[in-house]
Amino acid sequence: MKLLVADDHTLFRDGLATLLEAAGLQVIGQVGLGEAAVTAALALRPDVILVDMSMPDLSGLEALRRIRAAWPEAQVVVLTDAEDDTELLDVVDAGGRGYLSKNLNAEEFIRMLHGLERGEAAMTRQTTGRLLNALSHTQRRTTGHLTEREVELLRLIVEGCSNRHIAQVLQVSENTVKYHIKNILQKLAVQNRTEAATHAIRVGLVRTGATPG
Amino acid sequence: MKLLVADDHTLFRDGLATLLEAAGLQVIGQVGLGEAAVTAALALRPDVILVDMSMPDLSGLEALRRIRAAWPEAQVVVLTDAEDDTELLDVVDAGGRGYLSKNLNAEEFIRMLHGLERGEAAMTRQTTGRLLNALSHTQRRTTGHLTEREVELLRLIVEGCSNRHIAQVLQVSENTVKYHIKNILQKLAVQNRTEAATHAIRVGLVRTGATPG
DNA sequence: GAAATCCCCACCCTTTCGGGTAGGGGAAAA
DNA sequence: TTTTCCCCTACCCGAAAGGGTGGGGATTTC
Repeated sequence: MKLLVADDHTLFRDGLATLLEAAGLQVIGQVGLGEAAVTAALALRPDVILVDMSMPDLSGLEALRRIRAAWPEAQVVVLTDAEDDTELLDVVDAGGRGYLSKNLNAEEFIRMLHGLERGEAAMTRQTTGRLLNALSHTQRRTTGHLTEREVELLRLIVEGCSNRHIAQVLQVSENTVKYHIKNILQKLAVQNRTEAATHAIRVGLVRTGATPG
Repeated sequence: MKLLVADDHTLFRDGLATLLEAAGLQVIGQVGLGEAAVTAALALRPDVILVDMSMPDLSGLEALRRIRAAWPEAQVVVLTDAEDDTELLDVVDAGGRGYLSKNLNAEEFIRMLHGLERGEAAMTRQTTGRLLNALSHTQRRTTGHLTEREVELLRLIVEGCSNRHIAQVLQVSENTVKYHIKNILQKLAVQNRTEAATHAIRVGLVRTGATPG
């Protein structure tokens, strides 16, 4: 099993590599930056890529996304200092094969990695539990599940329209507007319309519009 | 003095050209579209470029912008059917040297154009008055005038933070947050925080952050 | 010293949002 | 034919936002 290790802390990286080699796993590359991780992953095509969540240039999450964008079969496991449900969801959404705390003990860690060969997720049962939880009631942030009508509303929200104005534009009651917005906020798992708007722009749910003046 | 005339109405254009020639001004080019105006301006390098505000493909304003982007010293005068304060501000922001109504009488018009050679603005005193007015209380929409603190607030607004949360983060009272936001909305000439947020992203006032999944 | 500018805070008020509950109606899928 | 999903609506409520006035304090500039 050939591994690539990406972590900005040299000491941790070396230690991890030594540990992996001792366990009979082959570390074919080590990098300290996110960009380098992407490059190395695509060049070396390791069986498993271990990326640290926090790297100076690119988050592990972003590295994961870029690697999978160019190589969808890549098996990427994200390592994190402190587990975070939002991060976890992001990693899962991005197609990560695992999300492991750095506090994990060595044997369990190695066992997780071997499990990957059998299609298992590199994730503790505790983490999985939290994932299920998060999945169940912050149902899918990404995009998708918005209906056409909701996207239509979202565009107007991005424009900074008030509920009343939206109601006029769409020729419905203000109550209906509120109804839709409630659903939008829930689906996008955001707190308010402003967050919905910026989220929509960030993920490209709406085009940023031509207001370059 | 060499002039370029850009207007989509042939009759008006011809009439204007005749009038200018009769006054001893040299019309070295006539075009009927905004794109053509830009091209001709850059090719012919006239002393003054007269552009109609409303043209089918490109507004006179947009033509002005493109011409000055490629040739910053260009002297562009915008002709308009009905004067509009917002338009006026836009023209001034874009570096226009004048903003004239088509209702102006010929002598005054010619006098304005000659004034350009002495560095005068091609604008009636009435229009100038309205400009001062507009400048004073819709102070600069573009971006700039936000203070550091305000930009800091704006970033948090973009993140979707509530006033209370912003107050906590910045260690100030919620009243202070409102105070700043009020100023931000005024300076950006937007109606609410959501519009401020999307505007900020559009004009690059804040980085969109790394959540491009 | 006076004038600007910026940051901070308070009180008050109205409007807007967000969210909950509780429906009706239509269209498509099971 | 139920069920499901989407869209629409109403009413109510508390919280948040927006905006106005008024003021204090600090710094810089003229």
